[in-house]
Amino acid sequence: MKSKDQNTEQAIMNAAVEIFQSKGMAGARMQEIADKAGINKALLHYYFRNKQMLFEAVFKSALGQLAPEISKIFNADLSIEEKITAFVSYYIPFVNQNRFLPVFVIQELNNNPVFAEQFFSANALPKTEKFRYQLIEASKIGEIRNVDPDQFVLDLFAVVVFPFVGRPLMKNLLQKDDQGFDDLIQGRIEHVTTMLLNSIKK
Amino acid sequence: MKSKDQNTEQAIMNAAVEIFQSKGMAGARMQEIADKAGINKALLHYYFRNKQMLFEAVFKSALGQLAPEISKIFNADLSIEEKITAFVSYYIPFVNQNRFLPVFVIQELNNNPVFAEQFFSANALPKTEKFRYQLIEASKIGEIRNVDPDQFVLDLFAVVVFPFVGRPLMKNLLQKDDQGFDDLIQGRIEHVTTMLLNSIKK
DNA sequence: GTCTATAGCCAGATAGAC
DNA sequence: GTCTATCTGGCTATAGAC
Repeated sequence: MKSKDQNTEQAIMNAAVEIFQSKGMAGARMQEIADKAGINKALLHYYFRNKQMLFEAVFKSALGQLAPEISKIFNADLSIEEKITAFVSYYIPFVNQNRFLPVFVIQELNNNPVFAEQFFSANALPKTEKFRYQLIEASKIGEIRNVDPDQFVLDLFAVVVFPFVGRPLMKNLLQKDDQGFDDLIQGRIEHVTTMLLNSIKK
Repeated sequence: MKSKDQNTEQAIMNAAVEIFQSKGMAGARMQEIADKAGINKALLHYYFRNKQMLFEAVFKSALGQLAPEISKIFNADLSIEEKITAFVSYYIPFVNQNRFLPVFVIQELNNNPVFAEQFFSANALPKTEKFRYQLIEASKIGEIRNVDPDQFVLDLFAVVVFPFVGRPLMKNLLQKDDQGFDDLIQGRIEHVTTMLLNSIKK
């Protein structure tokens, strides 16, 4: 009774994720996605109508993977230190397993400002106010250094995400080979946790 | 006696920078560049032969703007603290004036790994060893906390560059409008300097 | 649901006049 | 050096058979 084959649809999505995430919307080719999925172009259009819709499905699924855990961590009933630790230890390995994901998201948001605007008015990102509120309260009572919570959240995402986004550049700047850079990533959870906690410690 | 008109060449470069940096190599259109430069497609090819070569000229000029000052700062005869301060105060305003530059560089390096490889074997990035060596020495004599210099350089670039690269995402996550995010950028030099110095202070 | 074949368009590149 | 006109290939998308 089903009008779409679940396996085919899944194969298409997997292929599309791979191609779109490594080449971007503009650089991706429907033919290449079809090849990777083991089908032909016509079937691709049968399932997703056109390139834009396939792209949006991939993009939405990409952000859908990133968002829920952010939300869970920042809104949990945890201390500041616990949240920082949880965020860093969860996200660094996750992004390490999905290396193209953050570049893809960032690239498309920057290249298609109109799409970005529409997307965010339809799909809200997780809220981080609770965590930022905790930071304000803690600095009020002198538990941590006086710090702008918005700046600190920026720092948090920066030190976690940037090494993956800027990998080709930083690999070269630090004169590492792939193995050497992977080693650096391995040590990053501990380094980043320590450095973030130190930066707000009194 | 000249075979190329300097003004035309400059007009093309300016237009190409703008289009390539905002849409990327794959998304850019030669027609759009020609229009913006006030000429036609044929002349574009007369000056730069093909799209790839025009792109490479733009890319090289982009990295050429970023590299020299990094080199100057990190190899200067300055203390660790002075280098951090100089780097942050120079680069945040610079990138703020050239917002598309880092996304463009990062995006193209990630989307074209082969090109990236070739590019870096022909054009070396600035060296940061002197700075990293200073960090090692300073932690040996107990002047600063024990810190992996590679990790610290990663942090340095992360906190400086990421807010521009991840702007559309972070703007949304922090629930800012454009003005609010610009204000955050304004306060960033001071915040980042303090936070980096704190993170290595004993 | 899946395929082959092809329409139709658009973009990069060139020919050739001025 | 700059233009108009055009070729050529490639890519999205659809028509239509099975």
